[in-house]
Amino acid sequence: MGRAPCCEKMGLKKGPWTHEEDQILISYIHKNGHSNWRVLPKQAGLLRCGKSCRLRWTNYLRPDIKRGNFTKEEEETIIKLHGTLGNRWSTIAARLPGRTDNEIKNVWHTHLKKRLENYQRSCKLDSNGSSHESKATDFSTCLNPNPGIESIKYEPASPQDSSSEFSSVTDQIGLPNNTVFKYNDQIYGSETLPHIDDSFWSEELSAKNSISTDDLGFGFQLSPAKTLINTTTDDGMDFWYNLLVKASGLPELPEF
DNA sequence: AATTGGTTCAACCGCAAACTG
DNA sequence: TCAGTTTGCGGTTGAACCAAT
Repeated sequence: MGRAPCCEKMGLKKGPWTHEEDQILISYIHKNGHSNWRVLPKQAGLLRCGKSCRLRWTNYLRPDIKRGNFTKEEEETIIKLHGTLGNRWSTIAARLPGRTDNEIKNVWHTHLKKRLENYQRSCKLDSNGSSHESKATDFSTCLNPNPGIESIKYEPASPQDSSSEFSSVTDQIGLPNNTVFKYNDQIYGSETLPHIDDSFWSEELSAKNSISTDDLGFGFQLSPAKTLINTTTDDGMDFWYNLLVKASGLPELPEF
């Protein structure tokens, strides 16, 4: 079976939504919900395809959408998450209540990306006056107050890779097989990790209050340090990032 | 006032994953 | 298990807007 004909070929409308169309869609969804986007426009009396209705609702009309400019905190969160997750906009959006993936994608491409590029450029000039390539080859290196750790990269685990789903936090921290970071000029992956022993958990965590379950944000139990971390989930990756920031001095984000 | 070039962001497109019978 | 259908996602586009000339 081939691709369904596009909206125009079916005589459906495209382009910007009118206020009347918005009202029809809102009132229909309030009464009936949106269990099936394909039949929704027909039942609601809209000359739009289901896909267009879904997009309009999720990106603009949903009652829980936050309007207005992004706060500094939101921008920092985006930068931080983008550093670990890459272009996984919907995942990033899930951490920013009221913001949509589309909105975050736009703000990244129109504001944040350029700021980072400018910052990186200025770092290169600062760190090496020569015209040759400097040591600061990526943003995280540029920012890093601790030159030990240069970067952390996360690539989603393959669906088949179920063996790495959980890692034990006992005397060593596990990472997904395809996560790497550089520490003191050495590349670490899931096999070779900086050793973080129990003293970190008991002293660093509780005494210095440098990290807490609140910081981690999703209710992992850290004491005793026997909790399992699901490193294939986004929450798990959040855990990793927060943990490594606290434990090893990953880069803080710059002031803009 | 008209033109031009850059920016923003809502909306679309196409692909892939998830779902269903 | 599989084919068809629906949904979700990320990349891209283009109209609207704005500032500079």
